Amino acid sequence: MIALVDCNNFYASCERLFRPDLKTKPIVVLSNNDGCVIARSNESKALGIPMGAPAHECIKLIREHDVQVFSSNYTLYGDISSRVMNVLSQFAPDMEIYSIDEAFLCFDGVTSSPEELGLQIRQTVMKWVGIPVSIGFAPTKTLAKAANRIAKKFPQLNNVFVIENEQQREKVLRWLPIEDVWGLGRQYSKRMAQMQVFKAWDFVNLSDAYVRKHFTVVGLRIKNELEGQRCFTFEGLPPAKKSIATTRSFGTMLTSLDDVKEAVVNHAVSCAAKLRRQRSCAMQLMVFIHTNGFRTDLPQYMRNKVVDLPTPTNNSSVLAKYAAALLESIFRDGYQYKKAGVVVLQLVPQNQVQLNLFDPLDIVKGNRLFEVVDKLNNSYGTGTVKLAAQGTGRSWKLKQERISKKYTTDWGDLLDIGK
DNA sequence: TCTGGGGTCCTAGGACCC
DNA sequence: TCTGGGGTCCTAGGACCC
Repeated sequence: MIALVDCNNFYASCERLFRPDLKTKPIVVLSNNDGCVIARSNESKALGIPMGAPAHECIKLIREHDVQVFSSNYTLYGDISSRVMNVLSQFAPDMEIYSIDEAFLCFDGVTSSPEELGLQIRQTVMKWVGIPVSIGFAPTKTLAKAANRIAKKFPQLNNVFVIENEQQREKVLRWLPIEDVWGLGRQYSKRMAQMQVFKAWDFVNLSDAYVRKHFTVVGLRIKNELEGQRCFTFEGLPPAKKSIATTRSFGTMLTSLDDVKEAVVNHAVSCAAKLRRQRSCAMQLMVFIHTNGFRTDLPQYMRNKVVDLPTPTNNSSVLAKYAAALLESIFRDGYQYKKAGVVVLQLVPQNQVQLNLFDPLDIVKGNRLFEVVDKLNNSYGTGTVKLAAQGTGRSWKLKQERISKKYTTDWGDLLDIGK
């Protein structure tokens, strides 16, 4: 058996954790720059606020129903997530953290009743962390996803649902809309509809060859998983990332090279820190910039460029230097830029880097320097120690007008229960 | 006025080689 | 009227996920 544990309305639940006064109030959490709705409490869903909707389109509903609005606070969500995962890890011999709010647990060979196990997990996470979760049990990941959806959907199930036998599997597939199958998105669902495939059950009744032809091996694997045959393996340890990116929209549109460069240098420094955290070095670096695609009234420009690095590196100054140079080569005056990003590619483990004899930088010295930088920034907050070129962020910083406190990761923001 | 960010995998097609 | 064939590697683009 595989279980998929998924936190209910995770970001909204995190915001509620330290604001018990909001327990039954509608909550929404916005994306970076306070742009789109990316999480909703059940009350907000009931009001009809759509997922992904631009915030400015929801202003009326928000005002009318006194919806509580939060900027996203990833420091808080990341910390709550690791607490949830920590509790989950105590229940199963093997766990795969799938996303910030989801984990697969492997119960192969475990004989306890899944229903009881599920309820116990749910109660423990609620008691120890305070986050509500839903749990679906099934023989494959894709079916566990489906079971999880049912656990969430029908309140009488207490957020736990198990697919154990053929009859249950058939019943679930006959109910499950095709667009809700894990791995089948909008485009595929549209094509399915043209083929008169509306439920997961219709899909599994197509022939393997037909599915392979129209939906590639990706579709075929999903079909086999729905039939109870495992195609997606269980990843106990997360595989090292193959690329790492830091990309942001600016709070306001930027026109000067200096302002954009400051942002790009900061993104490069952030990529370098992420590389060091995973103990990798990058062999390539890419920078991209673009104007605001929604503003069709303004001239548009988008460009990206990749550079091969002479020696694989995770050194902040080196990556910042290359990023700045790439930016200069693609930047054009006369446009209003909305977004910039840095991506590091072709990652290799740090301890396998072949030193290039002709590289002038003293690599060992650089490594020690940034070990210290990471330690300081981890203890005292990102940005405590910076390169001069990182600047002040005055021009390009995110808009975050409704950010909550770092309740669990900053001494200054600890909840005061003394009064 | 306002529209997120960070990833993975697969395929088709072109370049290149023998 | 004719213009090989097969293999590998790389990249861009499209699909998906949360």
